[in-house]
Amino acid sequence: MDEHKYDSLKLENQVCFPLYAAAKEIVRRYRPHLDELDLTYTQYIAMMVLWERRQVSVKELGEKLYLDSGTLTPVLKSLEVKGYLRRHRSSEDERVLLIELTEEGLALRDRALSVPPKVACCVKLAPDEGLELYQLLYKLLAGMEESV
Amino acid sequence: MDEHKYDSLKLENQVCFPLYAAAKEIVRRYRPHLDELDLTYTQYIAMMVLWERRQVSVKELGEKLYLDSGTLTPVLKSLEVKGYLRRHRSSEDERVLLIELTEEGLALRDRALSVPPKVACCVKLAPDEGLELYQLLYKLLAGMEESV
DNA sequence: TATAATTCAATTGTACACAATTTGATTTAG
DNA sequence: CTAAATCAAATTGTGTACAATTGAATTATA
Repeated sequence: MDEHKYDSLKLENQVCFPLYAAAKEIVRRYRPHLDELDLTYTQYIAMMVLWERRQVSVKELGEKLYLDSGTLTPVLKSLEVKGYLRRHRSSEDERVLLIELTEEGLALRDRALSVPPKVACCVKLAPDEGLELYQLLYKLLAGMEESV
Repeated sequence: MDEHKYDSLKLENQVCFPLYAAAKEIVRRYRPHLDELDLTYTQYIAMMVLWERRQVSVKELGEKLYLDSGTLTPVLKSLEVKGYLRRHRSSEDERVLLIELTEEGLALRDRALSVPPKVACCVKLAPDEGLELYQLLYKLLAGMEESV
């Protein structure tokens, strides 16, 4: 009858699959470089937020990183053990846990500067392609936000 | 001195981060629909390969899905328990584990037909943007392949 | 042809990722 | 002013992901 009936279920016709695969592969490229800083990728992006904000609540951090407390709690505890941040309840609202960058955490920023160029060189896209990809990904994210 | 020194460490200047976030968010959009089929996303993409191939080795499956045996072994055992596939050693080479689609696994394909349209409608990209994203992602993947 | 090197899948250990639930604090309603 | 609702983080349980190791099978090589 119709040999195209199942085309929508072919791996090669999915947008989600290359997204899923590319995300995993690029995170894997980070790993050896982050290992030198004793950071995982999740810890690294959490530190990125702190390097820009100095202090954030778990809730704000979760919104920025698209992660919930179930993921963040152990990640942040681990970063606290390494000495890169402090966790303390807000005095204004005891429900809120504030995450604060330490001096060691700030110092780590300089060492982390070597990471982006090392990963960038295995991303074999032209500058305009990289920008286009960046914009499409944020458009995709924004489009999913609105549909709750 | 130079307030742009750390720009490369800003979350908003990463390509990897929206990739990582968008992949997680879109997989999350699959979840409620896949729940109805009692499949996880990883199980779903494994089934996709079987629906096209009927039989594959764990190695071939891993190459297609960018997953290793440490991930696939439990996923495939779970799909075997559900009755969607059979696992047996190749008689030609006992090291190779062949994965074979069952009748139940094939029947699942019809029920899975409802999934792609449900996810597609939360991807708010124009057709040409979706295609552009698709092509850029595969280009990114191909570029990472060659640098081992 | 005996053994060394390689290959494939499974296992182990660590670290997410997230839904669902719990705990404790705060806000809102009646 | 208290009971109910809401909120934030932690906890629990399940399922990936992946590096490293193991063990069995195959291939290459001296």
